[in-house]
Amino acid sequence: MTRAEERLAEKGLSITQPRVAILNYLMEHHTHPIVETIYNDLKPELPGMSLTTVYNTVKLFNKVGLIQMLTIDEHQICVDENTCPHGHLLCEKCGKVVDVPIQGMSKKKIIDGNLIHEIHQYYKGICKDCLNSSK
Amino acid sequence: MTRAEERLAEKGLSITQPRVAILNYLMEHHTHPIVETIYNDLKPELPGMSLTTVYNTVKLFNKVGLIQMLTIDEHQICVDENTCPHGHLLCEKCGKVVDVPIQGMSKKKIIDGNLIHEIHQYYKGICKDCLNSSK
DNA sequence: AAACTTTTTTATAATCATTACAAAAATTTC
DNA sequence: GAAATTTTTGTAATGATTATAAAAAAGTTT
Repeated sequence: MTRAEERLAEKGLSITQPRVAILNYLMEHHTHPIVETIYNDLKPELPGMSLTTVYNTVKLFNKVGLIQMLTIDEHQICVDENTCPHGHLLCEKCGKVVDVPIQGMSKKKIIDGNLIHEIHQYYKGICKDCLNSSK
Repeated sequence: MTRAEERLAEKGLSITQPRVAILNYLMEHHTHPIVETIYNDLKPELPGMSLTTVYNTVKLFNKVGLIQMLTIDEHQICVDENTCPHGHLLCEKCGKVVDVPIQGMSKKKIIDGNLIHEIHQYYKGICKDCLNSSK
């Protein structure tokens, strides 16, 4: 059993080709891909897989907590396999989403009377790489 | 000159009927409306105004810093006239976006080598009102 | 303030990410 | 391994947002 298969099993999900391929892809690519990128990149490996399946699978993985869906980019949803608390920066220059160490975010379950399930810390700005390359 | 007109002038924007109406609406409704809600609610007052104008105006206001556009809801953009730092919670039950006091977010301009322009702190969970009403 | 220039708005059509749906395929159960 | 269930596919639909060009409004000049 591969690591991806183990992780699917842990969540009580049945192990299918698309699920294993998508989870493997996400475990290997920490680039916060959009659904279409996952679909295109997996095409050579799984030519028969449909875009709908990637959407469904990503949603399923999100629901069971295998991944996070990021709404940092108003135009499309990005997928992040790293579910440990960390922030994200959307670079206004290159458009990439990069990880940022989380800044003093509380782990409270109740804030101001509201029950908290999920936390997202988003930044917009210029990423390290773009700053350096423009010097 | 009304307060809304003053604020437009401060940003160097010309004062037009739609801009005044939209800004006034946002100053009076801290409900994080989506564009279509703004459009529908202003229809009686400005029957001729088009949806496109609301989209354009909101984008313009966002660019000059009069408002914030929130991407907390993956399905649509919410508009927030309060540009002071605060977080937002999307209630999984009633779907409303409510203000949440910001949790120890740094005001750093540089984080981990990246230049920060904008900060968004989003939560998903159950809002105070829904928690209380289900008791 | 009429004439001209620039900016803003309108109305419509286009785009494009995401979802709905029903049939086909794969997987699980018995 | 056949029946039941779940998953996937393929296509079409949805719906938020944007593009575009013409019309209207606002700002400028004389």
